[in-house]
Amino acid sequence: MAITKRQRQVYDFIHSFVQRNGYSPSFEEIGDGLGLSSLATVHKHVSNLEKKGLLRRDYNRSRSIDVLPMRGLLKRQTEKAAAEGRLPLLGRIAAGQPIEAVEQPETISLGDITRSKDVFVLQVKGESMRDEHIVDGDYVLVEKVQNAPDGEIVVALVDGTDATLKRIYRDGAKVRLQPSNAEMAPIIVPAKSVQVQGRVIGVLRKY
Amino acid sequence: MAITKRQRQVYDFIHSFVQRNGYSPSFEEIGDGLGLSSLATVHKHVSNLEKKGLLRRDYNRSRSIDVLPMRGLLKRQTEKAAAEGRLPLLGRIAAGQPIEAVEQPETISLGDITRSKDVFVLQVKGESMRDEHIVDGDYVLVEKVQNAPDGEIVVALVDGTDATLKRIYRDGAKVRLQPSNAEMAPIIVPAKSVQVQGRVIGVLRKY
DNA sequence: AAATTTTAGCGAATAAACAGCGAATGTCAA
DNA sequence: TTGACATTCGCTGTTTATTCGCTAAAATTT
Repeated sequence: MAITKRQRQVYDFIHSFVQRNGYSPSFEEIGDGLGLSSLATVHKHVSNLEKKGLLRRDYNRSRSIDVLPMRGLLKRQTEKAAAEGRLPLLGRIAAGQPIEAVEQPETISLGDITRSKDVFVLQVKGESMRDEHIVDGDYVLVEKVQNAPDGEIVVALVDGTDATLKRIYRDGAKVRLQPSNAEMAPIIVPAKSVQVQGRVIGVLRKY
Repeated sequence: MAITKRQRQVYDFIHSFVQRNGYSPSFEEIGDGLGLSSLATVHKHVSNLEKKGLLRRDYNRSRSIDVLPMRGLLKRQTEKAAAEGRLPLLGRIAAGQPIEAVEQPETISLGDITRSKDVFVLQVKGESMRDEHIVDGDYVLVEKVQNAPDGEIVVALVDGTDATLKRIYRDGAKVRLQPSNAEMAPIIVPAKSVQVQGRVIGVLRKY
């Protein structure tokens, strides 16, 4: 009763679709998401997953898929951790120890970064923070604040229109927005035309 | 007992109407809110939602809809967000829009990266992946796998003792572990003394 | 190694459920 | 008794699911 690679992909897609949208995908949407052109294929996958007890749905009813949790199919570590977005932190790499050896794993989650702060996420476009190792496609976690100390990486709105990610430095009535990219020039504008939207407190990258 | 797209919209509309006004909408108001000109349509939607246990109302009574919480079903992303470490994804930076403006934010969480995979986290020590923008102190999310395709970033155990983070390339009986740092030399060892612990699927950084 | 089963995939035809309309009819409370 | 609402009927599209027949690859069994 194991699950195949492809079946897992289907399961994952449906799961994340429901997360995002709050309703289940149509077979066509599943097909699109997985690069399948035939609904028959999707149908078969869904049926198989149903047979394995990972999904439930009503016959002939659109968007009626319920995603059931993977009982037993997952390894222990992720089971309870994944339920709340926590991941086991197994130690430092290059520490010269086999990974398994770590005793009592700590865990880590986004909550550790956000705490009780008011946080939102933006996806980064462009290379203006390259030297900070924040690159195109990364997600930055931003704490909503109106002011930030000199030198912080902030999301700044210039003239109410352009949101940019820069280090901020104040200099009298002027503000310097400094890209962390040696090839790019700083933006220097009057303090009153800059509005700080938040400060960067974390970075998340998916491969 | 899943819900369709349109039903979700109806449910959401009623929910937010009650939030705003403190009393439930008439069928006509629901219709207006959703661009429906026929009350019959509204009636059908409300009946269906009632059947699914998401609403309750008294027969033939005006404005008598009660919105029931979605037990077991999906809450709206934004509500659910806070509860479990999901963060609102407000868009791409440098997109030229004030941040507040976004209507229906998507959300993001570690779960989006991990899905149903078996994942652990390691903290990175050293600068061997600097050119990949993975630096000292970063946390890497690692999917536990035994093999990874050429060119992937993996956690590799050499001779059962040293865990390192490198790109992997196979070359016959040899394996080349390539640091992403121009100043560092690759490690070339016999394939049998290398054990892949996992592949990197994400990066997390705290400031 | 060969045979078999399971998985994965395609396109097309068919059928069911979903979503919608307008109009006539009924009910409730003030 | 009069507004304001709710109910129900018949009818029309659109969306979505089901199924059939067919390949091909991968995994399992003999």
